[in-house]
Amino acid sequence: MRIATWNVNSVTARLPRLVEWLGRAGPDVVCLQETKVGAGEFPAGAVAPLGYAVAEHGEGRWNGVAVLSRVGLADVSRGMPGEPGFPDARTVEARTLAVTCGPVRVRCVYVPNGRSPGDPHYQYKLRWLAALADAVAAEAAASLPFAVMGDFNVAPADADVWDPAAFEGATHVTPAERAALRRLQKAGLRDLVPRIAKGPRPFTYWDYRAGAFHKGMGMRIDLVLANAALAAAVTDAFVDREARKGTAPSDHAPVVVDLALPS
DNA sequence: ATGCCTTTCCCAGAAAGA
Repeated sequence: MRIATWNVNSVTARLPRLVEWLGRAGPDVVCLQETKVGAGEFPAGAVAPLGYAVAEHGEGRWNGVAVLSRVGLADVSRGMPGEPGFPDARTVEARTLAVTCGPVRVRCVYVPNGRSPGDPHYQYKLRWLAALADAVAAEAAASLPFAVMGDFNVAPADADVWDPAAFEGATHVTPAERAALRRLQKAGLRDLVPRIAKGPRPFTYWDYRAGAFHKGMGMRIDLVLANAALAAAVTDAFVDREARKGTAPSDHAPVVVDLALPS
């Protein structure tokens, strides 16, 4: 079976590209981030003809996550235990949901951006990642194949950005963010690094401006973190760069993982 | 890249993204 994650930067704006990509790539399970539609507003009717059921967690203008599956949807869990909000606990955002799809369980995540290391949003990001580590510990230890996948807004290593010098003083590369990511992985989750397609690293995000995509100025911030049962079944992992080309693309490309599991 | 694009709110420009 084939699973994937893609930050679409508005499912409304990206719907033609999403439908085209579903038809071309044929994933069985897709985690989407930044859907930017409210609860119940996901265009499920546009993906139903392709065989996909939708579990969505949305709030409106910002954020929003969804899981599309054509191999079943069960045990939908929106949000996570102990999830912090921004600016405070009264305003928890739509950033994660977990779903069981046939033989696998996936947790779709859209980690807070952090804005800048001195910003309250950065502390929120670290708190959110800490809560995520606690929330997935039990699922990661299970015998059921499980993955936390989505837009982590953290580049795991310096090699995961096009120019480390350009990120001095910026978020996504700080030691605290990377430590939070490592703590999450300590639950037994392995970073399924996609194979190289072009350039030195399998980047997943490129800024819209200044031709960043064509200049190779990217980052690897969209990750699939898999438990042992899922990692053992991986036959391929790659970035679908075609989805970043052409008319009106998202600024992220999908990460696709193939598994030797019955779908 | 100190947001040079894009999307949302909704019709003007601010907020947010990474």
